[in-house]
Amino acid sequence: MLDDRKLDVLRAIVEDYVHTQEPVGSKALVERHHLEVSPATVRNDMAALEEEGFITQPHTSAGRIPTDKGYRLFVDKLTSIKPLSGAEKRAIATFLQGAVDLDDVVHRSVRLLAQLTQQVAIVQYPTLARSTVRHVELVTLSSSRLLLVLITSAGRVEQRVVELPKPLPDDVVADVRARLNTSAVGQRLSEAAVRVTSLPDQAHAADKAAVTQIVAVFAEAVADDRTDEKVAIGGTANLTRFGDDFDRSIKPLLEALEEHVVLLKLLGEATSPSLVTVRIGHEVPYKQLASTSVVATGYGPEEQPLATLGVVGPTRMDYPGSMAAVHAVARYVSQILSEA
Amino acid sequence: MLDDRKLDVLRAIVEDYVHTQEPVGSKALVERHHLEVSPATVRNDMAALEEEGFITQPHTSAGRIPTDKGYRLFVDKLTSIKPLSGAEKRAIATFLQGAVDLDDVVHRSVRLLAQLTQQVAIVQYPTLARSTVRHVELVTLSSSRLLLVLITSAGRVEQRVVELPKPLPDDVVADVRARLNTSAVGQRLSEAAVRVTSLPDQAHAADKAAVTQIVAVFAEAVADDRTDEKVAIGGTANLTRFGDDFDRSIKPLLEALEEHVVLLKLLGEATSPSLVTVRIGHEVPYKQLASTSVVATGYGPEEQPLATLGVVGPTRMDYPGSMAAVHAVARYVSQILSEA
DNA sequence: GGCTAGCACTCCGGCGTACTGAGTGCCAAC
DNA sequence: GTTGGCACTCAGTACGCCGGAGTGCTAGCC
Repeated sequence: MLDDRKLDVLRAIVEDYVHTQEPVGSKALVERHHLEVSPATVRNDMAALEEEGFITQPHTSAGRIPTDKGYRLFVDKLTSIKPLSGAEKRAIATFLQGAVDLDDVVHRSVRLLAQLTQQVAIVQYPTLARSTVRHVELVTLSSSRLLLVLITSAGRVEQRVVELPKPLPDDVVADVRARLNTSAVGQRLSEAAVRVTSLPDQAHAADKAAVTQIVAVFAEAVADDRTDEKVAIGGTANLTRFGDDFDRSIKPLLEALEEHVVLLKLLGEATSPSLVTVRIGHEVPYKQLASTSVVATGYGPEEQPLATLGVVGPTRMDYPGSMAAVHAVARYVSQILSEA
Repeated sequence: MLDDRKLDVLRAIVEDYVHTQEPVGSKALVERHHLEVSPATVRNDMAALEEEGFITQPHTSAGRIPTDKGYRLFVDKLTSIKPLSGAEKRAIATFLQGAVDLDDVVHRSVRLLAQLTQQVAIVQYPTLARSTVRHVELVTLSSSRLLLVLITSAGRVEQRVVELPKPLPDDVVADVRARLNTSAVGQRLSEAAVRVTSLPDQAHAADKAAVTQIVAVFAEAVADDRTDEKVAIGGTANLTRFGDDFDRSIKPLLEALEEHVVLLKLLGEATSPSLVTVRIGHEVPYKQLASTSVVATGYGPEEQPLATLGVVGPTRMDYPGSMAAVHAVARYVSQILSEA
């Protein structure tokens, strides 16, 4: 049904269309790719491919363009992640090397990804749920207010103000700090939240209310869903390259970029960094984004990825290139975070 | 030369044009605004206004649109910051109330501003240069690596990894931490950097190199220019409302939004929160943004603003409304930060 | 049976022409 | 200084007319 040549034709159509952004005809096809057959033959193959729903024509007497189904086949069967050049790899490494803290890593990654793919890049901050506690700090702001600072293994810093029911002497604060760290450091955040619940009981009766309050704020900071919605975006200027069709492709995407929740849904569950997920057109969970594709993967430890990063662009995108870039950046980011 | 009626005409033209986004003609003008004269008279006035360079016609036999100079006169003389409604004020207050930390305050502000003005909003993070040190923390990562955490008065948290030349015992770390805080807390960051330089001399000879390293990292964190370039952006989706003329108005702005340095230059020096700065078209320091205006102001203490926030949009924007929103948000943010 | 050559057909897109209507500038009158 | 009248200008739109790219189909060829 779909012999090798037909698949070759499909591959050629996808590649040409991605390159020129214009419907591709049978004649141009045999010229650009050295298919050893005549245009007429290609036309027959095209008819078959169209019959199967892999390509379509915008109007009679125009060339063909791939459908979502066509891209899907292309991505699954007709191409592989093309390895980056040595120069590109080095560029990634040096670009990410100088990062000074987590924020810096994330921002550099998003910039890098946008630049490599010439598309819109999204990087989710490491989720708290999968991080462990590195350190907890209590800073006295005033006699009845403390600042609770939580530093996670991935380098994220969360801070919350604690309003104390009554002032706590400095040595008690120091004691609570020590106990907090003993119970929480090295633990998963969710686990840590459970462990610290016993702290109020260990405190002197007079301080119990205050310690309870501290523990409550700690638990709240850890559980706060909003903090898991943190993402960085870059390369929005690349939207301009999407060219025509402002209302259908650019506008909805620009709106989606404002809604971080939507973005996280686009990126999807964090997969293992070695697996790159591709969602094409209608496979994306928002109908306004039906002409948009997402290439994403997880980063962090192989078995336990911390979060997701990826790019979004028009369905007509360079999948092999994007997949390679996403894959490579995820690998380097994982490495850097594991060192830190 | 420019009598009151001519100014009225100019004001009417600006208001109509901002509203309809279309060149406004003499007839429509007398109808919409109840000018008590005939279209012919208005035409004469228009001719005079055009002579003076306040308005122009896109082509012969079209209505008039304001020039940058026209908007300038409008902003300076023909309008005042229109007070927000009570409902709007309350909305701002409640919207910003729930903020949990500085990041949250900034992100909420930028969203709020974008929503109020229906434009692109920019909020600069409090500059380090004008903040004071609230707390310095040293966290042991491994025997030869420390994490230095700096918390400023405005609630910003900066962290840096310190690679020690040789391991430091815990009690020495605690001692250095205490000394760091004693010297630095409450000081301007620049002043603090100077003060801590004497710390290595106070240390035991054996630890001197390590302490020197810590102090160096501290100084670097404080002086790092990049950290002053931090901004949050919101409402990019509102760009779609700029309508036509994608290449001239949207594209360059989208590119500018990628470059935080450019944005900071757009926002300009932080002014007192009670002064709202307006830059119109060519007054903006980038020629690609010649059809863009910026409305900005400082926030933080009146005499010593911490940073800048504002909106950017097409020269054809609702200046009174934008100015009011920027002003109000700056006031509330200042208030919230002073409480924290 | 698959491939190719030829050919008639379709239809987008660019181009020139004509028309419409909003808006102007100017002049003469009030 | 203001107004009514009028001729003029010109963007925008609609219409018709090609040219060209691309197709589908059929008949012939290997």
